[in-house]
Amino acid sequence: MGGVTLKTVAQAVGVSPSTVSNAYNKPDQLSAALRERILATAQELGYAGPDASARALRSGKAGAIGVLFTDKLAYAFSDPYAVGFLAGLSEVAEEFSTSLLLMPLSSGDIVGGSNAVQQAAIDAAAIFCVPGNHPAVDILTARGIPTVSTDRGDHPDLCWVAIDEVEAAAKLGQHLTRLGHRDIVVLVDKAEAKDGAVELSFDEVGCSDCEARIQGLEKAMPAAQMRIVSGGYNSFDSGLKGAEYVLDSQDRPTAIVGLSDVQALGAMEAMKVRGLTPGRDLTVAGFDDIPAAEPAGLTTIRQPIKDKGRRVGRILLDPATTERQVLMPTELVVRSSSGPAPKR
Amino acid sequence: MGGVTLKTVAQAVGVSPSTVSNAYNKPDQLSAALRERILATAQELGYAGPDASARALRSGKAGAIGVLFTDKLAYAFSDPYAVGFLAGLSEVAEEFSTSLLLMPLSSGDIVGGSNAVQQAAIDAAAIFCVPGNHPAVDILTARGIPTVSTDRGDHPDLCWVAIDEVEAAAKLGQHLTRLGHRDIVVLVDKAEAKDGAVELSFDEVGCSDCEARIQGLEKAMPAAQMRIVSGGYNSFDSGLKGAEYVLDSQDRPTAIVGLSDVQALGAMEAMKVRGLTPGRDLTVAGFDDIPAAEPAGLTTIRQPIKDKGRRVGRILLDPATTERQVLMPTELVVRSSSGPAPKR
DNA sequence: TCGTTTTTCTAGAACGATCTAGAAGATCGA
DNA sequence: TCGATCTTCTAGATCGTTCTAGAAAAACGA
Repeated sequence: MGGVTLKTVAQAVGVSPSTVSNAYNKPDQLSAALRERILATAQELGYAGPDASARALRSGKAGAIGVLFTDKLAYAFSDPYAVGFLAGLSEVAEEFSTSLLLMPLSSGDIVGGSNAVQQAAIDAAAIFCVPGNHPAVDILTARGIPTVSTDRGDHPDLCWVAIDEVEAAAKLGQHLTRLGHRDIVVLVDKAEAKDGAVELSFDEVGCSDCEARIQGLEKAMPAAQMRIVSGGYNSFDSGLKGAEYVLDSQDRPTAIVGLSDVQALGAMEAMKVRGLTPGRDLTVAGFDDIPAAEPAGLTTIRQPIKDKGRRVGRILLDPATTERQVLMPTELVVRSSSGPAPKR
Repeated sequence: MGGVTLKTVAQAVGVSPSTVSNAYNKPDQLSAALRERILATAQELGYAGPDASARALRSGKAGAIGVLFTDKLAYAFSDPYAVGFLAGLSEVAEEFSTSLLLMPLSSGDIVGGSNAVQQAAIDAAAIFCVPGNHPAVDILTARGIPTVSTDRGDHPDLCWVAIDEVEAAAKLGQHLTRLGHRDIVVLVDKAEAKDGAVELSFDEVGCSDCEARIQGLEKAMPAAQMRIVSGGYNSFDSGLKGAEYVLDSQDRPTAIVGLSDVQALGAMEAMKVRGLTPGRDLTVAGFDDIPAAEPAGLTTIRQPIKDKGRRVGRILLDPATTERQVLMPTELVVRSSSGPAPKR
């Protein structure tokens, strides 16, 4: 019962393997009666339908699209923003009954067989918050797999669904400038910071999105002094740790900007513990406008993340979609966590 | 440049295909110098490494585990509980640099080639909140794919990581009984309820988990009158809709139990809109203890969801793990949303 | 009735790798 | 120096399908 294949079934029924294959894939290529008989015999023999790998090999269609989902898969799930993207993407995938293959960016050997991106049987791939110069992306392009990224690439052939990061950050920067802030700290995510937090130079940031946002802030706050701090991978905890470091240091800024809402919420928590009120004692702002931002009163830049996922899915799966590069709108959402900078 | 295969590279270097294969998969089977030369030529020719499908077919290893993730993928991502499971699972998957294949349960034709579960190239599968009698599960077992479910199956051979649903629900039931509640409504998720809400009989519930929980409640509240209401697929909105239906009906219960926290939170929202205070005017309770439950003051049954995901991952991927059936602990967490039943 | 189209089915070659068994050459101990 | 062992590489079968072309039979039109 282990080795029941198309051939076995074909022999049992007394037809050719091609016909059995057609019974599954092209019902109109054979008489209904025969198809019925084949399916019945298959069931009897315990044949579970054409083998997935063999089919994928021969037909060239895997029936799945890959997702490169942030540095660390496990962390990605802790950010509702990332999950929102996946929700939108899965909506379209579901529509086309296509599976979603989440691939870990194993830092393991790139060339060896153990690499998940290498092993992945996929027809196309979505790249979420992974820089275009990441080795995993290289593998995908080398394999000739079509990709759609959430980062704008410079190359005109690249497909992406993104926001204007610089412009978005500038909106927030203008808001902060208007409130009189001239001394701010930007919370970024970074793999290295293990415990405690690290202060980074702009060149150490690494992630192009983050860089663009910082540039946008700088553009809109030319007179401000800006420090960059990281508490680790993007998460509530890293935001908390980064903010702790900042709040307990000698010179506190007047505003903390988390480059994601989860980090900003972590920063708010750090303030709460220290008896500080966001928007009065210190301004906090984030990016994304995740559901938890509203009840927390977090000022943030809203971006339509679920739609982003949907659009990426459409480009990847819907033949009717012809657009290759989509810019999504952003919006500054002002809530209670931002207020005027205290006079010195 | 389209058709560069192992063979092409082999010919270019002047070695056999087997050797090129070994260069990628078994580096110790050939001299370092030759391997270097092969890899270099491969790069030159634009060969991106062994084809995933072909490798999967021949070796019998797909390098991915499937995930059957709730009825509707897109809805699953809106429930932090489900996402928490995925986070735990992905943690282990990452460790073994194995991909996660999320398969939509297309209601489409089961036997045809368009079925995602049929097409899936996977070595094993996790089944999250999908009943054991679902056709998709049948396909997996027919294909001979090892599975681990989050539902306890009756059969002794089945693998699962679950909680004692009956006992868990009974804990909540006891709490409600002690508070004097004798008239409750249970909010369940159900595909059918499109708009508005539906009242169901026990037999119409369909999901074994839900059934077990209702039984647990009934066991601990023998004197209570219990109605079952659904507002659609599991979500905040369906909880909201279900609660609206209940609150606007003639005979309000004294307590509403959501079989998930998201539904319970939806119910709290419905109360808020109507100026009702949870725990005073009406008791609300949930299941899961998602992060949002605490700030909302929701009484609930906590279960270690991330750990559940990790355990499932271990059973699927870690050869060192021998356990097949794991029962996880649950805990009643009492918060402000539950209070004594008002005297009549 | 006879050629033409349509339906239904088949033979045999791919698809692109990995596996098994074994050959050729290098290394080694005595 | 010779058999034994190790290293390095290869030939050829095989994984389980689907594809391309085309044959045989049935249906059709005039």
